Amino acid sequence: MAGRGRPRTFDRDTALEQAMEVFWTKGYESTSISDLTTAMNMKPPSLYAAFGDKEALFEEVIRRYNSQYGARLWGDLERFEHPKDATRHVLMTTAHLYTQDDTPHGCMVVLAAPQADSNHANVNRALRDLRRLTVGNLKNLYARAQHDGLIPPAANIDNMANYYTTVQYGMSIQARDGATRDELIAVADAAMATWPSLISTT
Amino acid sequence: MAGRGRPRTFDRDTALEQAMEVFWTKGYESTSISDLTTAMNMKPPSLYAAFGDKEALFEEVIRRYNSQYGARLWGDLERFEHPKDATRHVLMTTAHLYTQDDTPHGCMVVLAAPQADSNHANVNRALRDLRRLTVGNLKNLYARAQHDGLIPPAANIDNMANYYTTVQYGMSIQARDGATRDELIAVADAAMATWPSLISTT
DNA sequence: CGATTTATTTATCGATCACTACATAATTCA
DNA sequence: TGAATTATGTAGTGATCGATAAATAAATCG
Repeated sequence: MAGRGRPRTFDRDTALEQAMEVFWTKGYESTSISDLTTAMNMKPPSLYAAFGDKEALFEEVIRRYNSQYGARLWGDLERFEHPKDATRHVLMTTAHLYTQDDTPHGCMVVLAAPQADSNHANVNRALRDLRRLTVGNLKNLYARAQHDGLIPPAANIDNMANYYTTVQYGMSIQARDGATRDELIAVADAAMATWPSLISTT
Repeated sequence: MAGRGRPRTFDRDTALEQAMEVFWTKGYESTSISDLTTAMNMKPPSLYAAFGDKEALFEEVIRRYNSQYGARLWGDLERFEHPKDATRHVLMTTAHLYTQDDTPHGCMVVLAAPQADSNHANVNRALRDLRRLTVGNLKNLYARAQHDGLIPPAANIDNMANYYTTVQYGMSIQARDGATRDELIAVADAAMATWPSLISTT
């Protein structure tokens, strides 16, 4: 299992975790290779040998981010019988995750590079595609529920998914601006109060 | 009125408008002086003489942005008798403004530099303070309405303001990701449907 | 007119950017 | 052990960053 040449002096997962924290706090563009090598405790050649260039490292970071935090949000929604409970779980978990003390506040996918066009279009596009997955998750959830009769046929499930996604996106900005966990929970509660009117004809 | 020396060859307001479009599209950091001088059709020394450095130019741009677009949102809310109508006006105007074809989509104050900490902390802070003004506007609106008896004393107006602000923030991300005007209007409608439950005890 | 003032153009500045050539160190394989 | 392989540290690369010095151009003032 151990390779042939000189072994690494750092743990790859730990280094990725350290890189994630920097990207999450400063965003993609404001994070320099120097910031990264400092946080990851290695010199540039080691970083490039292990992760490719800055963009490849970032892509690996967001893959890791998604499997770590996305899973907390979307991983076990099928255990909820009703889509309303699943949606509440998503929003409440969001309020919790976005205000954790041991990570930067807000969602990295929303905050790291929201520019329409920058000098790093690949990164902007990758993050946008990840965000669209979020809406897709909700639409799938609601489509299944509608098929199962838990949401009336007349309900506009696209609007529902767009609405809850919008609230979740907004919570990222709020969290970054210093909103407390309780404040985000209150926002989530308010959003959930809309449910009855959403599932009636729109 | 005309000064003493050689007159400017550009219109200051036009140049600011051109700078705004670049900052709005690419964000603060990704916008280079070179991007700006190209868009503003001038050489660096002219830019620096007329506007100071990049940060001062950006600050002037967001002041202009705020007086142009902020006014459309918050300028004449007193013409609405009921705070619910004022809130609907804000969200509907937001849906309209964020999807205009002759400007970048979404709000520059939300999208230009949402990093928690970057190499331009002044800019991050200035934008965050502007965003907090938004919540403040809503809180003032609701406080007056509560005093006038249009919102029950038991209602939690801080939660209300946080909630509608969150929806508006989220609409910026949605607009940037390609949401249509109709989709944002549907989101605004959904958010307004929450009103009755918000003004009952929370 | 000449003196003064301000703006524009040209041609940069030092700093930092992402990234790498090169020599050396540490491991495995034969 | 020596050859091969991989990682690390030193010391840079050219490009671009934000910002500017110096010369020139265009206006007003006396």
